[in-house]
Amino acid sequence: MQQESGRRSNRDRTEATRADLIRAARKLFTGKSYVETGTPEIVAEAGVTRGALYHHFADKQALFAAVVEQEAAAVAAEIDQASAPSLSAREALIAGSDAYLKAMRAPGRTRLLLLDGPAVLGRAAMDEIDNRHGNRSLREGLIAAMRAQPMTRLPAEALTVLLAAAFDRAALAIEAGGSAADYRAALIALMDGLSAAPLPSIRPAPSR
Amino acid sequence: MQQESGRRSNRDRTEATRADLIRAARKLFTGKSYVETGTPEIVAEAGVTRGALYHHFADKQALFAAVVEQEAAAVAAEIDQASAPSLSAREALIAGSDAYLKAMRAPGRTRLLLLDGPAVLGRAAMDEIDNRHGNRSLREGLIAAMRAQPMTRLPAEALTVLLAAAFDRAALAIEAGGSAADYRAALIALMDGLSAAPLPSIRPAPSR
DNA sequence: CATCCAACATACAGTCTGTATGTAAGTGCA
DNA sequence: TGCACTTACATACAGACTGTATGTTGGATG
Repeated sequence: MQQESGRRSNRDRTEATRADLIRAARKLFTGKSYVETGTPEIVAEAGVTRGALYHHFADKQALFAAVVEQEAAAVAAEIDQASAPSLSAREALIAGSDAYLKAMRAPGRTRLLLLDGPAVLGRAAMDEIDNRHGNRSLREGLIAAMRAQPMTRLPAEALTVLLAAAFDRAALAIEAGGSAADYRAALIALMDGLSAAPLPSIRPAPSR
Repeated sequence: MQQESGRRSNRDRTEATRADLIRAARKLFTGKSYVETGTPEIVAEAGVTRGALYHHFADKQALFAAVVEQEAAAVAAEIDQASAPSLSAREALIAGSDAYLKAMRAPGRTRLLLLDGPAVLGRAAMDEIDNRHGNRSLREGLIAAMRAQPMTRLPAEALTVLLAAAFDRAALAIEAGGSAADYRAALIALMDGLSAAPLPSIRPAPSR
């Protein structure tokens, strides 16, 4: 067995230090913004030195990316956990919406995932993270709901992206004090509209 | 008449210097990100010193806010200019959408207004700016379209906010290489769905 | 024309990021 | 088991940046 004090394997040390750093960074990044949080503060909170930080992460941005990654995974996990398999496509979408909005109420999450994340890592990187963890259930749910309807010949990928953006903005608005019921109703109306409307013909857009 | 060299009134000096700073900052903020752009670089580009900057603006963030403000106004102006008054509500909305997406193709605008803006100034400040310049035509158009339909009893404000978010994301996606036609179709589908669907009854959400 | 104030320029203090260097502890191999 | 090598840090340093304080010049003003 292991001695409880010294005598830790290198792998264990790495894992523990990285976890400490991410935990400390998460706490601070959710309290203040990314720019307002300095690495000296982070390492103080984590109980290590800046040397450890720059040994495990390429730079401050990489540490931030790790925090975002973990947080996105946490949100996805909460949503998956809330999904009951026995629902209709529409019910499942609504359940997923509620789970998402609830998950985003965790303090600081909107700043981390919706404000600083895109600005610091870029939209492309955030899209990649979103597509890896979350958004999967939303896209699948949408496609299922649309497939249930006969005539909707619409770009599913674009619709998914736009609806995800609406979800994000709803989370921000609710956190800012907006009516959760209103935003919920608006989101559902947007989704319902997709599978119901017999669309009028659309002329192509002017190219530029 | 004015001598072309010296002999400028104080008001003129202020106006010119502020304009130079905003112009230089805009150029750099759209090229790199807010954090990557330093005030020494900005004042060099503007041909003044940092003293002038901090005389006219409280801090770097205030200068950024001025740039965002001006850019939002420019976008709104482009949209207003493109709107023909003789269209139906739906046609007007589509024309506005096209004008918005076209306006957002100006290089760096998405970063300025959609990425760095919210992160640096906060969502609340960006909402205030959006509501002052742009978004007005979108909200009015939406309300008009919804009023044309009898039974849509939906929170107009929330719907406007969510649709605006979808527009923003569409602009980002298109800039990232997404199909403009797809996103245009998806946006129109979202809007059309609102005024067409006889909504199924919705149960209230669990409070938390 | 003398005073005052706005519009800057210059100098400085503090902080931050990233890197380079040093050290102790773990790991692999003969 | 002992030794070479590498990993996991800590410390020290260089450069840059932000905001402020101070100085200076040229309009405005009575």
